Amino acid sequence: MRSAHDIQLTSMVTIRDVAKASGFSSSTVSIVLNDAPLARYIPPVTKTRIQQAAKKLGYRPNLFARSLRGKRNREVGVMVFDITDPYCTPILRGIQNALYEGSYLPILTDAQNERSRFLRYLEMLLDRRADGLIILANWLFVDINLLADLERNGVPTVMISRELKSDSISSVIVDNEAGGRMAMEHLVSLGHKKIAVFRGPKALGDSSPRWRGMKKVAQAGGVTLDEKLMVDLPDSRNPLSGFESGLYLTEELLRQRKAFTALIAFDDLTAFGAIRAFEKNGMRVPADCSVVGFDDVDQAALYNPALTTIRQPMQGMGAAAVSVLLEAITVAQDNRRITAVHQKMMPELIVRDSTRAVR
Amino acid sequence: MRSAHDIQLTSMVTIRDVAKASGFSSSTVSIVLNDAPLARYIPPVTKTRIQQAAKKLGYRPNLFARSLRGKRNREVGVMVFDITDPYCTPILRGIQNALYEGSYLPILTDAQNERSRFLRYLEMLLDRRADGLIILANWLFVDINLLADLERNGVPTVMISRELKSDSISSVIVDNEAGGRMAMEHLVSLGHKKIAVFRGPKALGDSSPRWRGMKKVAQAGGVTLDEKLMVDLPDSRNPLSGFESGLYLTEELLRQRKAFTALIAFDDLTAFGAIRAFEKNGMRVPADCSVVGFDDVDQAALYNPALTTIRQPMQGMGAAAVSVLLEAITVAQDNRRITAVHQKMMPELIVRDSTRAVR
DNA sequence: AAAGTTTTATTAAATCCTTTCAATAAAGAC
DNA sequence: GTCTTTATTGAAAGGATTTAATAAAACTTT
Repeated sequence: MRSAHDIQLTSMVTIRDVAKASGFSSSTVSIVLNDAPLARYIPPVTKTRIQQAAKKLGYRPNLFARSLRGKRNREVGVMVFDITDPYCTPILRGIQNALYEGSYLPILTDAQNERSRFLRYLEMLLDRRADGLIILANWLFVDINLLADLERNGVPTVMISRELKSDSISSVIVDNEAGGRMAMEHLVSLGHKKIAVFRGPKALGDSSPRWRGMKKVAQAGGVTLDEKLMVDLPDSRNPLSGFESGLYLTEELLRQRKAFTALIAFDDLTAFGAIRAFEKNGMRVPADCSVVGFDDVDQAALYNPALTTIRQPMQGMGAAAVSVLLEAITVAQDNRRITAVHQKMMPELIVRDSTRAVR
Repeated sequence: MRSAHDIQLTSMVTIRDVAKASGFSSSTVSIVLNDAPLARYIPPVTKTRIQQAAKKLGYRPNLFARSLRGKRNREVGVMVFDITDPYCTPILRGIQNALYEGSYLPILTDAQNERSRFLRYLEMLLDRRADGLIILANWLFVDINLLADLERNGVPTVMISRELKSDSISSVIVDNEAGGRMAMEHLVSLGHKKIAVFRGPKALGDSSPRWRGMKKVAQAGGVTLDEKLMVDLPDSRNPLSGFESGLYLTEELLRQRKAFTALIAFDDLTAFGAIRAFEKNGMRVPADCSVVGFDDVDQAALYNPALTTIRQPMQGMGAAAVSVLLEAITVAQDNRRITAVHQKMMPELIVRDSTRAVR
């Protein structure tokens, strides 16, 4: 009680208290403490006296008052469609970390793949005058109307992991085509000729460029891809369904008795599902079939066997999104026109234990 | 440009605009729109007229101004020690979800296991007058000074996953002893007699109750635990190190050539490491050794083999923390004294494919 | 029916705390 | 004795909530 009360008091220290304690007006205090332009006229003696008073009283400016007056908030809305998706975590880490450097704080919202939640959160964030928005559009969510809603509000916005051509909303994505190439190159270089591919859901923007990359490499390497071994994942908005799909589709493939020595899964979860299917059917990975994933989620390295995969630089993507956003925020603050930036980052092949040379 | 400008304007709608449009004073508007006590004297006609005006203009109250005047913010600080820890994700989901119901927004901070970051974030959150704090003390972080820092600030606070006896900070934890019992009971019921145990790090509060639970059950079941098969995990603040430790310690154990048919790992990550070690040494799980984890992180069900484990009700814990917190917040708002609540939740045995009856 | 009370309906003004513009005053330069 | 430069501050936002006050209407009371 005592201590809580004390804090109540100390935390109530206002700029006027500092003014009184230092013997200057609150204007001067504000100018000094913020190092405003006018501070150049204020002699060092005054400055130190004010600073000391502020320190002694434990003065902490009231951010509501500040934000009310000025226009900035130092909060950024981070909107995730599904926090359960392991793909999110490293990106969040990257965002967090980069925001920390800029003394920004993230407000995290998890739409749980529900459009209505997303909109509600968007509303709440706009009410709070978040300085900017980062949207992590993992897995499906290609609702064009949402984009319009976002463009309308005029708040600096960056979208991660969804290709955009908007000129008001920026984007950061991985180079999917390059990723597709890498996966196929790896298998071809190991001598695989009969390769199965789980392509992504048609509705998902990532799917076709990855597939394009694979096709090109296969062609160049003289490998013909058997259409019977190419499968499209169903559309679904549950990220863990990747596992289920991988499991199911692999068993389907095995049932067809069409021989293949390697499989490129759309993402790591799908790859896990595929591996599970092989094990269930008495086959071993990589002995009987090589498997390549995509993303390199944290589990990939821990999986049994450790998964060969195409790494998305997730932390880097988070950080990149933040730097694009902060730039846009300063531009917006100056009332200059913001021009969207679209950044494409390079993936990387990570070779682990789920692939090996064909016998 | 046009549309952004439009929004700029619409978002600038102030309570005075509504007052003017409706023909009443801003006081009345405020009273009506907030359904304040005085609203009881205001006739329905007036109310609807004001509400309609507000709606037509698209009035959204400025939350800075509101928070400046009133004292509440509707933001809660969620402090995680390591967002990379898969244990966090479901808890975050639970927190998110429960906050959403109460129209609160979480500010997420990730201390990355660094004390200095934690303190910096704490400062930032207090500056922002967060209404409350939820701290997710996963893995190690038993720094008693931090606790003092937290108690001092007088903001309602709930800690998840760290046992506390504080009477100002509430806590939500899993019943570790029950969990330990469940794990051991399961193995004993499968006929295992030679059981290895990876106990948690000594410094971690979870470790000893789990161990206590196991011991009790072993004794009651007539199983003698060989001290040579009991291992303490090293202290470390890297969550993924659980995997490394599990891998390393299992190999050590195998090298000793002390026979055992089952292993209880401290947590799921450790269990994954153990399974990897077995595979590396040509043993299969569960054929050659059963493995039980703890936590039931999302990956556990996807692992190869799917992991038998003790589930912590993580979403539930997150939700429980929120409800304790919101209660504390209202109490604090009324200037009543907050009394800490300490909640212990029941874990659950989840049987999957990593355990089987001893031959 | 007049006077006094209570209830209903509305609002002016104070407050929350900062930041910043415009103004003032003193000192220094020309 | 004017013109700058330096040093400081009063006052005006910024947008909401709430208290105290006012005014009108609705009841009581005698």
